[in-house]
Amino acid sequence: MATIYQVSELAGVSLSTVSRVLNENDYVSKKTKQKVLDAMKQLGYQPNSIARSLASNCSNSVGVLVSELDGPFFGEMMSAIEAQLRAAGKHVIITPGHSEEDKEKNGLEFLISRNCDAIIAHVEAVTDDYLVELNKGKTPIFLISRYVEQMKENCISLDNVMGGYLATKHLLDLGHRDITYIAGPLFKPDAADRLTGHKKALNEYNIHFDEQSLYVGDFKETGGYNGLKHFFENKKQFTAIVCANDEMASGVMKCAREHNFELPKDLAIIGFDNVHFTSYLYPTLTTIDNPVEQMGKMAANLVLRDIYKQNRADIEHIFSPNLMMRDSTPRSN
Amino acid sequence: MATIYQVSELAGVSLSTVSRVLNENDYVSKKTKQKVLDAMKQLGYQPNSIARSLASNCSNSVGVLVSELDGPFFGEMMSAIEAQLRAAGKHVIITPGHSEEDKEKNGLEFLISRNCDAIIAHVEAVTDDYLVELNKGKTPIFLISRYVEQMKENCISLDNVMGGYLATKHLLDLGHRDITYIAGPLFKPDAADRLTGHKKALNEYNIHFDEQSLYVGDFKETGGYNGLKHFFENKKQFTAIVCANDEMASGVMKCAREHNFELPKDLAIIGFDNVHFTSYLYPTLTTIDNPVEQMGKMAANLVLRDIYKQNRADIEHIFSPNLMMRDSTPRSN
DNA sequence: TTGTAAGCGTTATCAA
DNA sequence: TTGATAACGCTTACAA
Repeated sequence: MATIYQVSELAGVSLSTVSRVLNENDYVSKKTKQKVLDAMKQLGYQPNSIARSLASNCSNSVGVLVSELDGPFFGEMMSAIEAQLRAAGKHVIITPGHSEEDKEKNGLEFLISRNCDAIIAHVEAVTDDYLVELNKGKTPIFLISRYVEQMKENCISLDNVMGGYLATKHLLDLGHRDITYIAGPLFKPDAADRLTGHKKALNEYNIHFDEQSLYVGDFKETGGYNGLKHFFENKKQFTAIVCANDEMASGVMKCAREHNFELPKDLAIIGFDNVHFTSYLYPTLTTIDNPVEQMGKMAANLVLRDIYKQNRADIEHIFSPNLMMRDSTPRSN
Repeated sequence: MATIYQVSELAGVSLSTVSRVLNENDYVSKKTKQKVLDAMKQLGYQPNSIARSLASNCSNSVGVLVSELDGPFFGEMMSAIEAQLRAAGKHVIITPGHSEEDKEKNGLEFLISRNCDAIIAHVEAVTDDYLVELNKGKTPIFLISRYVEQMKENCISLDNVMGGYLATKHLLDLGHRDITYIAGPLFKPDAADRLTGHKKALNEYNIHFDEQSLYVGDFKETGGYNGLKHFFENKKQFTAIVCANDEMASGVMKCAREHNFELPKDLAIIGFDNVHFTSYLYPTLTTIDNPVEQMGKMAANLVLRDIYKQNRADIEHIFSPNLMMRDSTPRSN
């Protein structure tokens, strides 16, 4: 690999001059610049970003921590963040946190030690205090899909309470009164908030929230599958079910079908997130649209503005979910 | 951020000694080691991996290039690679190639300039020659789900021809004779090979391959949706359809349903890849199992063996696909 | 077992 | 507009 030094020799200029053309510094004559460019081309020179990063203390890369590398939700999130950042010439270093405190801390530390200029994190297990503290360090932390009061300027979040509310209200408006709920792991803020919204809607309709109607799942298909099975085993009577995310809703569909339910007729099902595949399920899934892509883009813009000093109009910190009405939620009969 | 220098001062030892304990070099007395460890703790020292990487020319990180950051197939691939590598204390830098030549090259160059010790790439648009050439450079390239003869020792691939063959043969065995095919973009080796397998199966049954029965999709849901629509518009008669991946199969399902098909009765559908969601579709999708997770793990092991000199038993270079029989492919009537 | 000092490939500060 | 030269934080011969 050619270095800046060899380029400078071939071009007959000094190291600094080569560095200048590399950094598009204007104080280089056209002639010299061309000489350097030619030398670079001839040697197939590729700047070593590690060295640049060490010397400049700026890596042009932002760390991204997501819970999982697979799964439709995080896929859309990563993809949106990456696209926006790449368009601005920044790179992304992605690492998974697996929703476990140790692993999240680990991932965050990795990104910091990698000299990321900033971090966009979707963390679920780590405490607010830890984040506030970490954010005081050399690497600014931005949170996506999480709200922490003391660093709210660095947060892009979704009104999950509202989302949970909308989902349940939709079912109530359709005439359903016996509604079960499959939550995500309640230590996760998203999951807890959505459940709060659910209760709020019930409350508005003067319906008592019954612990028997709650099952805590894992945000995966199996969580939904097992949840519905659980309700069946407990001989719960209900006409509608709210799932705290779409994967669980699709697990519910599978289980319902295995119990010879005809869908959507025999059970109204609503999901949450509106991930891509929901419109390909049968019946198409009614769900709450979670604008992850917009949020990812916004988080990237926030970093671009605050860290890279680019002009970005109108940062929006809190997003609102919307009801996506499809076929899985029939009126109660 | 504390540096190794400050640690050395506080511990009253030299830089090299600190470096030694950092690298778990044995030539350090227990006592000194403890002093250093204490100092590190007190200062909250975090090694700067950029600097380490520059000095040692080893980053303990491997670059991963996948076509997309979202989508179930790549999710599973990334996740498997990352998990295996992380278990060995290595980190992963992921970047997308978007199946475009420029972007793939770009991503590859980024990973190289980032001092990755090796690269695991799922590339589709770049030529074999380019890869062979690139692999001669400082960063070894390993290919996943692609076979290049001149660097076959660095390839982990799937027998896609066999996969395509199995899919179509399954339908033929069920009595279907009018079979359409929705391919992926044919410049992608995977897509081309699967189609070859399809033709081979037809040939074995003395069925003429008809260009009218082929639609080239995009490996996304819309590709399947549009493909089926295309066949309908051309008044094609057929009882079964092969899709070159699962996303397209789910698009086909959606389109069929919109045309009032009753599934699986009115149309046999088979997919390819066996991504996670296929067993949550309705009807559950018969498909060809693509062992991406195993392949990802194997690619990681290959890197661990060749680059990090770890003992890894039995590297398997070529994987075989398997038929996953489910409910979407009824017998022809 | 420990320390000294020369890199690693850049950027950045001066001075020219 | 250009060039020396000292960082950046660490590893790694080589010496002690």
